[in-house]
Amino acid sequence: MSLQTQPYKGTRDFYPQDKQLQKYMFGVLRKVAESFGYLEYDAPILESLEIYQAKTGEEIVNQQLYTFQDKGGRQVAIRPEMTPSVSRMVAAKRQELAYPLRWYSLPNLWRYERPQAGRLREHWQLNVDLFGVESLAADHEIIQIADAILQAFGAHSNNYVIRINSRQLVDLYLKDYMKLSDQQVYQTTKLIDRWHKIEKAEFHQHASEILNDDKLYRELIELMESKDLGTLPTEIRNHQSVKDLNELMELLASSGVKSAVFDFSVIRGMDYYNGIVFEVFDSKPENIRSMFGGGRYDGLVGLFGVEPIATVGFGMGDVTLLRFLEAHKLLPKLEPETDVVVILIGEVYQKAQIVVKELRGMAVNVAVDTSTRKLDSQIKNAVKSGIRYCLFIGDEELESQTFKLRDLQKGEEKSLSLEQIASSLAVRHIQS
RNA sequence: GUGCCUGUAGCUCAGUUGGUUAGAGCGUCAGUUUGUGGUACUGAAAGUCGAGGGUUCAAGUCCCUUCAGGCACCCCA
Repeated sequence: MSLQTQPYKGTRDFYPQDKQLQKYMFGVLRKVAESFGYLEYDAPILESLEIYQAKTGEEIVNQQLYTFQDKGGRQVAIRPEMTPSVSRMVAAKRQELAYPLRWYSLPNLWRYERPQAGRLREHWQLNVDLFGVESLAADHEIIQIADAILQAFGAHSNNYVIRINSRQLVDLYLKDYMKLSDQQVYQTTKLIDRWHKIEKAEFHQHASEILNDDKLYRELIELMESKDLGTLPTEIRNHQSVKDLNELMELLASSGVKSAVFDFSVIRGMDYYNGIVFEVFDSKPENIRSMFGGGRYDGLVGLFGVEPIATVGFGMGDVTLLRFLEAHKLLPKLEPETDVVVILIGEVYQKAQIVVKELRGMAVNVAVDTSTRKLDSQIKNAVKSGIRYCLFIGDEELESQTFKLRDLQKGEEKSLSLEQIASSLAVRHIQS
């Protein structure tokens, strides 16, 4: 039996082309995060199992977490998300860090489940978190960053929708206003979460069964359809969470975030969210699933035995982002990092080294074709690899110190000195 | 974890109601007199038909099991 060449289930190999694309994407993410003053951090891919048990539901820990016991008998988990790790790091230095604390990271994360469109077992996720700001300025800034990222990739505001809700409002509405039982709250929450995934008739049917009250049922439907805070019942319209949402929407509008809407269907699964929550959706109807999201989770740092810290953040996965960029044709054509392939003519391998080394010294990325195959084969190979230029080096060139630089895209060939070659290729680096 | 669909050359796929030695296009490699590519022509390599078992004189084709992939559910970090 021979070994499989496939990568492990639900994972991807990054061939140079894929890796280059990832580098491009991460580059944009880093640039935007840093433009808001965020600093990059990282943490180990392994964490003790208990930091996930402390904060999440049973199912996630039992079924969707990679866990094992190490040789010292410790229960270990491969991180499924970054939030507990960063909370741990902040808690560890709670007293000495300067707030507001703006941090981001690009961790690879693992979850054990059956892969499907846009969801794999390993993915990479931009995490952006703002610690120590209780006011709405934090929620506003985080959503601004999410918006700025999509804009930085060239997306238009109508390519995506940022749906915003408040956990406090959901609680208020279901418990205080509707006066539902715990069981009803749970069922209704799950149903609301599925609003965009199921047919209206199905939603209506389930809602009327759970609520068993015609007035409440119709009000809920109206609230979800309206996407307007003004449709909230007058009894709760002056509650703080509603004021917050109104103010947030106004802040976003005045800072040029055009894609944001209030949407009562946004819940998010994790229990640790305690304030504003948001999710970003592709406006293309064939990509119905949430792309990414986040919100406020003020209680998480406090789980590590220190005074809690107000926190707002979000996570954006590379798989869903890539799907979005592909669907909207927002991926640029990337040229190989290698600038030029040297094609040797005759027995000049050794003599050419001086020239090649000099070019590299002038910041040109040079690969030498060592195959000694016929010239046309070498040229074909260079074309296939996507490299823009090839440089011919033979006895004549070494004698005259002028070399033929061939532009493989245009088919033009020029005889140039090394300095001329280096400066014409340096232009490419500046442009890119 | 549950359900549906799919596995034939590196890739995309043909392959009749089971019937000789499993095909095509693209790609790869080589050549068309070795200092110049994308075209053309010639030739070559390349498949345990996902794997294992069964039915049959005979299985790529039918049955069972299993593995892998895709999609949906569950869940969503």
